Amino acid sequence: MSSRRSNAFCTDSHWVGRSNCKLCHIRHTMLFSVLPEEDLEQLLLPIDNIRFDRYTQLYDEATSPEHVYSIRSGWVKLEVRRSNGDSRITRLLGPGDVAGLEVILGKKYRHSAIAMGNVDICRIPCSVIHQLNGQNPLLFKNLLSQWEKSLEQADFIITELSTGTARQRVSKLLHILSRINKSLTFDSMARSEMASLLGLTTETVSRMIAELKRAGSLVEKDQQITLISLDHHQD
Amino acid sequence: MSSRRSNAFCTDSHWVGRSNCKLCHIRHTMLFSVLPEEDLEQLLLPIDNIRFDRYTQLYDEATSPEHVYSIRSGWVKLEVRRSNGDSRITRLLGPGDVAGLEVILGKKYRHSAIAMGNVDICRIPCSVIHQLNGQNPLLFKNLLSQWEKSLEQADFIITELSTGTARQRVSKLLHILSRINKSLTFDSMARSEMASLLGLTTETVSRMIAELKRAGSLVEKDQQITLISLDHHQD
DNA sequence: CGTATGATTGAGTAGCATCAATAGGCGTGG
DNA sequence: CCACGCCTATTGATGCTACTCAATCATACG
Repeated sequence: MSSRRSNAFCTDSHWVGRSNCKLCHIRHTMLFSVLPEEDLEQLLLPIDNIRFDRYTQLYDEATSPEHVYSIRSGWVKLEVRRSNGDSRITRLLGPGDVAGLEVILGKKYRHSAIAMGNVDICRIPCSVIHQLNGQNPLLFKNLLSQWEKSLEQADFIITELSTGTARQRVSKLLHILSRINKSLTFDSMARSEMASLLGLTTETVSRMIAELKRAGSLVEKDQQITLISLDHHQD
Repeated sequence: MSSRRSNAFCTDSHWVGRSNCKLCHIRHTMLFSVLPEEDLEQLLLPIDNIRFDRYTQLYDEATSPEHVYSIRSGWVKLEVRRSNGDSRITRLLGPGDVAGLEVILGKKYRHSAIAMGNVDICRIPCSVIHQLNGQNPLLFKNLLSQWEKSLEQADFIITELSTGTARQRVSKLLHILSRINKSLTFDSMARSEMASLLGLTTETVSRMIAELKRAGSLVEKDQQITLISLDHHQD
């Protein structure tokens, strides 16, 4: 469960360009969706568009706390290193979510943020948030919603993914991944990542999934999982 | 782990009066600490001061979502009922904390909020928050801080209180209770409440604490726990 | 084709849940 | 004041669950 990087993948980040929010085709779902264009034009500092490859770190606790990261596509995990060395995932962030909110309040990053696949983000300087703060109350409501969304997810991880038998937790996670992806077929997470999210070991997760496969409840092919008949009354 | 009430205690709530924020002796620590007095004077709706006895419910998921609860003294637990019938505590809120933030965003309550001891709160109508919203940017920062505080605690519950052996979790919880109360001696929670917070059974928690008592690491007397030498390398 | 990484499977064990019985604390009513 | 009932905490016995350690398999990549 350590955070060692796979060297079987590129682990790099690329500056794509300065973001042009006006032209962003998913602007209506993003943090700045509520802002009028003229506000976007007079920003003091640039919003950069950056691509991160799988397993690249966006930031960790030691990174200078200057930016929030608005995710355009892909998934990012937030994890916390525990005293005994291994880490636990406390959040999965996807398109429209914002990572690193705590720095807006002048705090340090509380997690390591790591790209789970290829990720496309807009990196927004905190000062931009502060600049726009007073001007636009809707942005604030948007920020509050981001926080609340995170809190909902954290509560869910506590009540559903960290409670009950291994079988229940794994089933629940698979259902959620399916719902998030709006499809019965979705990219699989690494077993170790599931384990870190569920508070189980890699082996236990593997056993549970193998069990579901044998029971005909799911199929896995090309790193993709398809749910077949995971009943909602999984014991 | 059901929510049945003890009948050995009064379980009632008492309206104390309309809150007078100007005279509140702990105003500087509360949600409205940043507001000038003139703002407080022209509120459209009353802020009520209410006292809840132990095990009284402030609200639950079915309660009409109209108020947030700013805690003046005492402790409130937020818990979620799980499908199998028992519940899990996802948050402990104390003086200065605000329960029910989600209703500000127009959502329903996501928890049952229950007084853990006698609790003194100010019940603030959401519309008051909305009314003051645009006027005072500092209030917003205060609200963001409340959300972030909750999120920090949720992350902590995931990484420290829901992970590791029963012994580790119980030790960690006792340390936190000590730190929260700024004293090695503090009011004990019921074993079942600790269990619900830690994702363990009442019996296991009892065994762990009994073990600590026998090891001379803590003393319990009159519902109060005193930590003696709970080393930080408790495994 | 060899190597590295992740997934699977097995065997053995520790830890926690479960079921059950007992003890202690507190309030109530005789 | 004491006895009783209720509730919580404790302790024991037992079995299952998930962890640990270890070996093997599968897959991707050079």
